[in-house]
Amino acid sequence: MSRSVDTIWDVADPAFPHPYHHGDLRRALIEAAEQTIRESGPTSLSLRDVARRVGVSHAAPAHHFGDKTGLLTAMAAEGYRRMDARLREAYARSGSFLEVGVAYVRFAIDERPYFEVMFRPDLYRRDDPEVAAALSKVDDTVFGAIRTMLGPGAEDRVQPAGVAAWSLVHGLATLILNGNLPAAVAADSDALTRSVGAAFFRGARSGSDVAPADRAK
Amino acid sequence: MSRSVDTIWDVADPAFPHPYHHGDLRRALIEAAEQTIRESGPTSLSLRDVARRVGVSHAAPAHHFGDKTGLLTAMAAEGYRRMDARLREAYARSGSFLEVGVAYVRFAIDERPYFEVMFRPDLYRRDDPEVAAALSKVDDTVFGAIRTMLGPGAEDRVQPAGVAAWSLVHGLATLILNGNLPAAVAADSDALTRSVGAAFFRGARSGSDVAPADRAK
DNA sequence: CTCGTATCTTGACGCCGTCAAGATACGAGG
DNA sequence: CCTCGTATCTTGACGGCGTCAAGATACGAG
Repeated sequence: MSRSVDTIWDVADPAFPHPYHHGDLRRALIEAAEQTIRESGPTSLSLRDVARRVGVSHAAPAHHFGDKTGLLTAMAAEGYRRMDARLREAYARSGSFLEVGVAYVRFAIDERPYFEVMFRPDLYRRDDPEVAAALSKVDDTVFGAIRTMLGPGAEDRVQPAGVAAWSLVHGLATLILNGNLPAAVAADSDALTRSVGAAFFRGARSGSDVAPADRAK
Repeated sequence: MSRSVDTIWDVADPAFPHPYHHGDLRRALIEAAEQTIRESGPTSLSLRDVARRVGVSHAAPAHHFGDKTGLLTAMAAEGYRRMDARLREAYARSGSFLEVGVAYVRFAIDERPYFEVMFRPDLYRRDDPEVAAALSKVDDTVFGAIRTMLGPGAEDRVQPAGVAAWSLVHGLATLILNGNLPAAVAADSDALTRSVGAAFFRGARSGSDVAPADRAK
């Protein structure tokens, strides 16, 4: 939230010993973890390595996060907040539910470290209040968009449609991240999501996707 | 494939010391790993724990699999073989591509340990020949079914339809496994897959899903 | 029966997460 | 300005982990 102090201590430099108090160690640790995960996945994440990158002792992270799970829980919460911001922005910009799906896949790719943690529940505490709060905001965003798309009097179709749409974009995102799709296909992920999504929406409801033009409806 | 020797040495019993040669240690290790992963996920899998369960020394697995990655690579290959058998059976039984999707989700749930390893490429060696062979057989099965469903003269739609269908069922499977869906919704996974899939197929092609009746076409 | 070899064990190494105890520095209250 | 409580970080230790090297054991071809 606040400005980062990392402009001063962004890299561990043995020649310039750090002050005893880092300044914003908590944030620095999360950013270092993000970087590490981006390089080699969340499985091989090591608290000692993260501490080393930031230039603090191996036990420093424990004070802020309790344990490894705590660090990843903080990352998951931050990830859900970022995802919500992305989806909200996409919907506000386009008024199209399909574009929310495109933003979902984009988020998975751009913010891969967060996405990978968020959907690996064995890595963090899902009942953490910060996680739960951020998660429910995402829920509000998505289901709000679905309700608007389906229009009034279709409340019974909201949940099935939500599950189906979520499955589609989530599956696409994970298949892309896992390298299961041919490189040529996965390259243009936005176009891929739109084509896959458009085919789906044709079936999910009768009528075309909500275009910016008919938002006023 | 062959009968298991585990009927003799299925549990590590300190009172009955094992013979120096286990008999079919390789298979026993994989089965123990499957059990461990079913209990607590693939991340926390430990070679030493697996060895302990089978009743051999901590370094015994290395001889058969090289390292931890080797064990998981063997599991991934076995997983793809089992998946192919399941999908093939479902298609042969029903003649419906939708039912292949249902079988996909069922496999993810029933054979969860294998599924989780298969789609976590950082855990194993995807270029392993056994893995590649099993994977391409799954490809043949799925795309064969898609081609039949779409009928002749629709070759250009095969790949997009395949990506979309795969995304849908894969996303649904992972969301169920990760506990992202309300328990009530996820409970009847077969019905859920059929409802989600039916909505999708309505859009993916004009016409109804391929029923057993028109297989002869 | 012998011996090469596949199989498994033993012991060691460094890295890991975690805990307990100590060192350091910030900042509120005098 | 000084003091001191407390938040922050360090140091050291412990057991568990994956992996490697060297040794023990048993199968089976000849």
